[in-house]
Amino acid sequence: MSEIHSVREAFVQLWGSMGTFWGISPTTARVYSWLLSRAEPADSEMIMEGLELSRGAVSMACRELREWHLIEAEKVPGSRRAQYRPATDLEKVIRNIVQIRKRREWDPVLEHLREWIPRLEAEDSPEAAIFRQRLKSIEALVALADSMVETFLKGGFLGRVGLKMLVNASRPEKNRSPEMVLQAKESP
Amino acid sequence: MSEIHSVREAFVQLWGSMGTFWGISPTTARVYSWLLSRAEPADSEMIMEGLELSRGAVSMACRELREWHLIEAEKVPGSRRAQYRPATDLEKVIRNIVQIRKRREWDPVLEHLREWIPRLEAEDSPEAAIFRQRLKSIEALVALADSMVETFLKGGFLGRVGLKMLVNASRPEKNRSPEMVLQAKESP
DNA sequence: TTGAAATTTCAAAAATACTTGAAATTTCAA
DNA sequence: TTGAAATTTCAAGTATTTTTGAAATTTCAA
Repeated sequence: MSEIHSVREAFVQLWGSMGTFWGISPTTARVYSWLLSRAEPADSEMIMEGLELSRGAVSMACRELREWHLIEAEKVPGSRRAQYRPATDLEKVIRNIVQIRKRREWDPVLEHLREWIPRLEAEDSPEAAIFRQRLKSIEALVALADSMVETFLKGGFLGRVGLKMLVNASRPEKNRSPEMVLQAKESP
Repeated sequence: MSEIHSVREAFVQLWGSMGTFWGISPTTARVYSWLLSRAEPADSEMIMEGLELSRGAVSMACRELREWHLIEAEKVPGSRRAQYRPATDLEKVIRNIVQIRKRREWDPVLEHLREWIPRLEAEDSPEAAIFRQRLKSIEALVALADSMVETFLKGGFLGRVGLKMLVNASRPEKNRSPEMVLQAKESP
């Protein structure tokens, strides 16, 4: 088997198993990585064959990927098949995922914490006092993380802080220059 | 039901449902949050009763929590029951989780990427070139994230960068001072 | 318009992850 | 040492999540 096929296979498999980390189902993650591994966009028929998935599974995966803005569906004139093109600006990809997960998972946590703390103020047992103090610690930390994520989402944290940090703090290979890092970023 | 009990119940339930986010099973997360909600450490009997779990489930959960350094088992002289005390320094807790997950989940990704890229260099099709370039983008981004996480793990990123950021960039409540945020951090 | 192609839906099946509980092992007070 | 208490283990059971596939719906070239 040619290198490209075996690397693709390994890449798809790895990405699939990391789906949990991103809060994305394995199949959905595999579809995205498979698209990323190809030069041209693909239609659902090709995805089905390439990954041995059912028609419905591909439809579900593509819908989820569109919701996350990780792919876009393109209409080709003269045909009625949609072509799916993966987003390749990875910083944007990460920003999309972080934004959606923050809204879905973290914003409610902060709301809960802010509701619970005053309720524990009513009770004056030592038990309640300690619990309340711990909830306050959590609230402070979550609020802090929240504002950091917000900053990241608004202003391109990776772009502004990250490169400098990378250059100054860690050089995985001796002769790697900042240019080499930039060069690796695919233009959209 | 008194406020402390209903808040505890809600807190335990919320934490349990967020276990996935941290890569921790629901029951394990519930045990930790239950311990956090109490002033005193508890033994496994008490955890069983408090959360209606089986003996085995509590044992598994406590083992996992100890591996993550989220609780420590204390031996009480004159008894042979272990008392489990939750770690309350939340920044340390987060650092533990991040460190373990990085090592388990992300370090292998970086290794794979660095193995795959040269293999695609052998092939000179346009397809392979594009795929290789995308893998390089990913590698650059993962390496960057990696070094940022490393910085966070080494030097107390939250402490050094976070507070400034919080104060300057976001004030959830008008009359909240930096002191109030600091005050909320429980001393160990 | 028409109708075949394409896509979506969703109940049921499969796969995965979690929890249990009884038995095996370990611990330590007596 | 002894043995009852405490803990751990792990195969089996339960619950949850993910995937399928056939039917319903939508789309659009002709």
